[in-house]
Amino acid sequence: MSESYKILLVDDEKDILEFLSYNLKKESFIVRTALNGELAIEEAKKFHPDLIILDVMMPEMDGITTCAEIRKISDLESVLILFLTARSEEYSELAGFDAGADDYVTKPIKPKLLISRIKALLKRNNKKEIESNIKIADINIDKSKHLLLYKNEEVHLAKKEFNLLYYLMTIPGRVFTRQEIIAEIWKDAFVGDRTIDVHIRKIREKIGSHHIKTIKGVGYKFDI
Amino acid sequence: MSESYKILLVDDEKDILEFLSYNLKKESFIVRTALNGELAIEEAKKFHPDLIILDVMMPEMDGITTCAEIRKISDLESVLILFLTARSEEYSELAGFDAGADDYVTKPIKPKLLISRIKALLKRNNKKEIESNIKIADINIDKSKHLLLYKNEEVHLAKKEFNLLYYLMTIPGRVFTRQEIIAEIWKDAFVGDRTIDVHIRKIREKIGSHHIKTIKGVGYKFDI
DNA sequence: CCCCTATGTTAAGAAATTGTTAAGGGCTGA
DNA sequence: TCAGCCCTTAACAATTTCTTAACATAGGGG
Repeated sequence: MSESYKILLVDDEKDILEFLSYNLKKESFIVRTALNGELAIEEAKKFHPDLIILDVMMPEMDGITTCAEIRKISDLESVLILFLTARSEEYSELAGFDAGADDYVTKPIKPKLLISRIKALLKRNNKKEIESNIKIADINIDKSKHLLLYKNEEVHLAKKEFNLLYYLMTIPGRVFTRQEIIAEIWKDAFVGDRTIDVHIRKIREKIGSHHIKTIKGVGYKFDI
Repeated sequence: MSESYKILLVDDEKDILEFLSYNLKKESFIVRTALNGELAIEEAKKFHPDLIILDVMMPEMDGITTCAEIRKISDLESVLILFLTARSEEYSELAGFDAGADDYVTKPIKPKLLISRIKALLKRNNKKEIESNIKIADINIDKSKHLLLYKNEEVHLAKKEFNLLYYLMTIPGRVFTRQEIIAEIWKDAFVGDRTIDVHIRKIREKIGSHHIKTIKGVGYKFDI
């Protein structure tokens, strides 16, 4: 693991922050800390961490709420999130996965164990990114670089357009309903479904209209 | 969305196998079991599970060795693997992640927690779709792609036509009354039942009229 | 064979859905 | 601050789909 990954630690207890921070830095991670959920969100926006470690039990905004908020932020929707919680809180874990957690470690924390879990998470995520390139016919898409090649020429797509095209291409031929598309691209934001049409229009303008087919009354699909 | 994921359970204790098997089947997973590592590998080759749950502590071949062996098999290199281990075995967990485990749950096992973890794993990994395809004679229908192949040629059906044909094909040979058809396709909308005839006409225009038979005074049926 | 009813067929207009364009607000970087 | 891009929405156009009505045809029972 030669790259230095960035980790944001969030806990309301300074002692724990220092203890974990020390142990993580020893493993050559780049660490920043936050004392509550709101500060964590602000910090995350600037810091762009690879992983956020969240204590579930915090005053004001708890870890689960914080996690859900983070998932709504467009740059942070795919950041890794790991929860810390007391052993007894089974309920929290269930809710945590729903809120979009990637892993979960119980207190009291054993540093070796935590670091093992962190490395496993980062490793798993790396693999995902490598696999997140899609190449179909004359379209070549590299998600990690946010790059689209059409007939071997670089074409610029705005973020929403890019995510939408990428989503359709994850399963070529399958029809995605507007509901599914909004759930995936806009998460739980409220947006009129005609907005999708406009984005589709713009994508077609850039890569031609033969790939993206409209199934009237159903949705859109990517076809070869 | 009736997911039927396949899970292979591996443990040397029959009690645990039965206990977990019961709980997983209740969640509508398809479960098979194996009593040791060697049997697990054999079973995995045939069964092609989506997830393997491995006990770390087993006589002869332990979970970690089994996991490493499984990862070497070409069809199984990307199967999900989850370890079960006693709380004290921190060492095992570290070695487990190295051997290619995807997650880790400590004994004693809480079924709700385990299932939550399993679902999180499958969700994270999930890109393949459960397809509801029907293939009869020269008709080939793929609902998730909203695609109809007639004699291996793509034929376009409008939404109502598609749903109607799909409905008739769910039980070939059975007669569906107009009432049933309206209830299924139009839900609670008010529509004259002559409308069905027109849609049937259009379907016959596209796939020929020999498949869809009229039972005078009763309804329509799809026949081979 | 005739009558009656159910279904086949066609075309037209209504309804629904999507395509297209442009305007305006928000955000970002020079 | 301002220019420029991104996103969303609204308005109108274009297209497809759906429904209905009207007439044609078939088929069973008397």
